[in-house]
Amino acid sequence: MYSSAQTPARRLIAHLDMDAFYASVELLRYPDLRGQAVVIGGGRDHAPQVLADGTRRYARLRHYVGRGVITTATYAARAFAVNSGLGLMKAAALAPDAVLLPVDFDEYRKYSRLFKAAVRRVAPVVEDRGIDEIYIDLSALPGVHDDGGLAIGRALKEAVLAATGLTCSVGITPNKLLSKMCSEFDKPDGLTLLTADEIPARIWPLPARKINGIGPKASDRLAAMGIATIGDLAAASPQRLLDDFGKSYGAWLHEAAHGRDERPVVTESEPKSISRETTFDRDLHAVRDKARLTGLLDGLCVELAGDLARKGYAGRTIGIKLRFDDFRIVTRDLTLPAHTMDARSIRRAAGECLKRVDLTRRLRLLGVRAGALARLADLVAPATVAEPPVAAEPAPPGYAGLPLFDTPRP
DNA sequence: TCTGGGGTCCTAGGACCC
DNA sequence: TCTGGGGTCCTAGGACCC
Repeated sequence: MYSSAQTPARRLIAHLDMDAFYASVELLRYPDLRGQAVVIGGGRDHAPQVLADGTRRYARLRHYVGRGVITTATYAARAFAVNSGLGLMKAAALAPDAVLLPVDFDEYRKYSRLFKAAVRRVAPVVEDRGIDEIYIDLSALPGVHDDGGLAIGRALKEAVLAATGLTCSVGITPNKLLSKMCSEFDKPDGLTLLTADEIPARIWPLPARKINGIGPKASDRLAAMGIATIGDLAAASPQRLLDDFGKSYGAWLHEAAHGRDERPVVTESEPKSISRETTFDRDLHAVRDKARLTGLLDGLCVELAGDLARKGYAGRTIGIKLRFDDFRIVTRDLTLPAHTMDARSIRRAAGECLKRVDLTRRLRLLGVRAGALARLADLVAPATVAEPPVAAEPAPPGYAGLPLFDTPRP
């Protein structure tokens, strides 16, 4: 971030978004699939089979059974209205012949590191926004203001392509909010520049939902007020927005509609929570499936402890998350006297949390979370870190049997 | 054939302290 | 004792994002 003395009068912020990232990485591995409808998602049981003659046989969407959703679809697949978030079973009805590949996060993380490193060599002030997108503050780069960022934008795209073989889409505007919208304008392989005076012509006609931060709920409420486009929102009375959406969100809606956003590009941040969750193959009941649920919870706690250890954090607030068969979500958490990264301590706390939940309904998902994180290195008394490195084993004897999922409480 | 997994931030009430 | 105000921590839920 800048000190005020260095803050350039004008900002130029880029948003860079990888095109159909997971799917594009898969196409690097399986170039024979290029141009075909391919979707990524589901479990691990549908990896391509290599036949005796060396050819590959891919799983087809029509054979999928389960509760997975599409993580990413190639542009060819999107032609069938098959998109991220869609259940794979539903997708199969739309595009039965589409190829189905399992997610491989290790591979995507590898390409994520590659493209981010390539970007940093061109422009070092980068904010991570997940595995496949970043913001970049171009303001201080030599000559960037001469052409509104066009040359740098091209250089970024070339650097990413050279480093990964993948295309991306870039928006360059005075702030993050506008850049995020603009990177979508010309996807895939796009480059869009926009200045503040173009907001009425190019931003206001868009649906309000296109603003990053206006989701399905807010968008529905706006629609009910007769506000469909960003222009409608910009024209809405600020007082009305304050009345309907509260001080903070209401004021933000007004600012966002006018394309105003002063948020800095933040290059460093610490995680606030680390969690693990899993959706079951079928809904489970606290009593009838007690053993299975207990085993799953044990496993999640061990995985979470492993994540904490690997990343070098300990948590002081341990929480659970349940999703019932009706999709209702319940969370409970418990703040401990000291930070922990120990699977058994996490498991014990999770067990305490579970006792406070009505477990009459069947469960669909179970999760465990560690919050109030501290870096291991920053913990004053190492003794507060319960057990040193966590056993990577599922459950030591006498541990898996902790009483859990007892009788449902009315 | 309904709807994954990993996050962030905000709100709001109650406890507790000064 | 009463009233009251501010601040922080804890907990639960919800919206939103990738």
